[in-house]
Amino acid sequence: MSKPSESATILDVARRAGVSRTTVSRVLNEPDRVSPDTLKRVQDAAEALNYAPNSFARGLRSGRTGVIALLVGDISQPFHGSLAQAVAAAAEERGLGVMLYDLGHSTARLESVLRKLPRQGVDGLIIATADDISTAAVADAVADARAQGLAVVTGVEQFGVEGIAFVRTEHAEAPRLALEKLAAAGAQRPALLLGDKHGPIGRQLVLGAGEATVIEAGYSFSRAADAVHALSPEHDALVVTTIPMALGAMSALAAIGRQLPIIVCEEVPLAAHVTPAFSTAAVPPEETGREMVRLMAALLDGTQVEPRVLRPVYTGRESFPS
Amino acid sequence: MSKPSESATILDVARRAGVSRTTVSRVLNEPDRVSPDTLKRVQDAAEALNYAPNSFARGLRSGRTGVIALLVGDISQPFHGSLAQAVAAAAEERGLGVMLYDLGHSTARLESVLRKLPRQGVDGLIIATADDISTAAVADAVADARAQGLAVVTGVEQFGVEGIAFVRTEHAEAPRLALEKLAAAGAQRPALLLGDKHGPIGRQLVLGAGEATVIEAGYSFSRAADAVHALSPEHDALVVTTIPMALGAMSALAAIGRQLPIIVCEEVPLAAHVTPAFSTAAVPPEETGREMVRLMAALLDGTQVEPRVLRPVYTGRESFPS
DNA sequence: TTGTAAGCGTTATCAA
DNA sequence: TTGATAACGCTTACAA
Repeated sequence: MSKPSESATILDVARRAGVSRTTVSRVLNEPDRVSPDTLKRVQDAAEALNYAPNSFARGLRSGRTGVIALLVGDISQPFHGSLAQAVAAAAEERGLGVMLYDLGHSTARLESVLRKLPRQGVDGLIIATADDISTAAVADAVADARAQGLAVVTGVEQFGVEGIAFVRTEHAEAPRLALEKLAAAGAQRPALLLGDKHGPIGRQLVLGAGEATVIEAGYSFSRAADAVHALSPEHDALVVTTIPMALGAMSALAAIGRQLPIIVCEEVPLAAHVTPAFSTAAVPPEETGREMVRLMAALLDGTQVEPRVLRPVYTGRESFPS
Repeated sequence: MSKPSESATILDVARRAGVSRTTVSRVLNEPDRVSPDTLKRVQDAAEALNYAPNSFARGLRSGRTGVIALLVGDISQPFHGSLAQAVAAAAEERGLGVMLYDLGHSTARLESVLRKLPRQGVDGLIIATADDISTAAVADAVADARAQGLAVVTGVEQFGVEGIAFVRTEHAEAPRLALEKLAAAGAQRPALLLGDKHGPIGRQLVLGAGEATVIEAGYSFSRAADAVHALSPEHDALVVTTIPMALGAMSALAAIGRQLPIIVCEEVPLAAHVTPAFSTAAVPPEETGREMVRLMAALLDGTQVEPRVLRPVYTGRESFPS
């Protein structure tokens, strides 16, 4: 409709409403401190001019940008996509923008991103990769980012660094839940197929393994497929960490004409879409994403948040119809 | 290592190098116009102070941010994830940051994002959804964004709006290629399962349908599954637009104990990971993403680019072993 | 080749 | 409850 080719500034609004810039600024930032009368006049003027504050000027003055960085292991993978979606949605609810950084699972790249982030104009960063990233170089880069005033949130407890928030998830509960279901259905020798045993998540998953055989397979489709080829024949059920790994396992099993009950520790739309659909024992990415943003928001405005613990839930589907 | 808790400003550098701010600024922006001697002195000072220009101040002054917005239909879907990955990588190569906006396939949301984007501090935006978005309201919002100086790139020709760049893809070639392969292998009655017939891409796909029966199914897993249930029994092969749709089709077929050769018009890692792996006839998302950024970069620095046309390629896998 | 000085649009401090 | 005014850190005429 109306289209001012050049965008209106706070001064334009002030003039139109017959007040000072200060008042306009107040209407935007602390509406309570302004009389209802002027409030309305200013709001009308702003609306009429289609005014929106210039984010640079605001950032320059306040040191805050309303933008956070999301560092993700590999956005082409279903889980990370769902997570990014959740983060973006939750961030938007709080008026935060999200800058996307894909790490391609590389620690070196993570470090270089961390190094330049403080100058990119973001208020904070979310490190959403599950990879084991606790190298000295990365820890140092994170500490630096913190020192430069950036808020840091991770998806899992990662560094010894003070002052970074992380999502608390009962990861061990996922395999435990899955194995329980399998046992109840009569499985005798379940195997737990892990990406890694020693990463921040892997360590926790091992705790939920119980009697099950633990196999470390790497996080990729093909590594998981290889691991399944080497699986001894007496195993009669599988719990697998990620969807790509589970697909690799399925594919390897199909190749040798075998079929096993499978439960996956990752809940994404895709899980329900493959054939057979995967049963899952997992925390939905929406929850994790939402929690990350909640922690970030708290860090940003110095609020206290009570710790919240995320628990995996079981969803039964065809791959293991319990 | 070194960590100045507060970051150094241009003035700090100037003082340390014994020059004026102007000179420091010049060293950064037009190094040629400064004597080799001062150049070095300033650079040393900048290095010593670990100086990096404040992006707000710079943006406020110059109006440019080095950040582009990526608007994507649904980042939780494999194709969009791969595309985002490609865009992020290509953007980074050119020193551009990427802000992520997930549209959830909603036109209303697209419009609201477009409306506020001009004030979010981005230089341009890439609209990467394949949905039909040519409503009057959206077109108006896009025109507005253009008028406010934003560069606009779309994944497919979308609006009548002047001055927006778009990726040229021979979409019709994908079904054509697929149907050709199927015919060569003896398929008599192939069906082409489309998300929509009248959207910007759907229209093109129809052109490549040839003799095949065209079925409009909607873009989701379940809609595609429904469509397949209604498929008449004489059809003996399927060409499907997207992976989620193909999974829906597979699932519906499996449910009635049928199996058909399938070729999908979307090439993502997942295609190779499902069982049976999908043969595809498609332009890899990396190419599309790269091209989008190429167009964006050209728009941003006013360069001319020769139009480049993307062509689908065929990749044979288990779902149709040709 | 270098420096002076005037903004860019906003918010924060003070005073009215 | 409001307003004048001074920053924030940088770029860019215009001068020297």
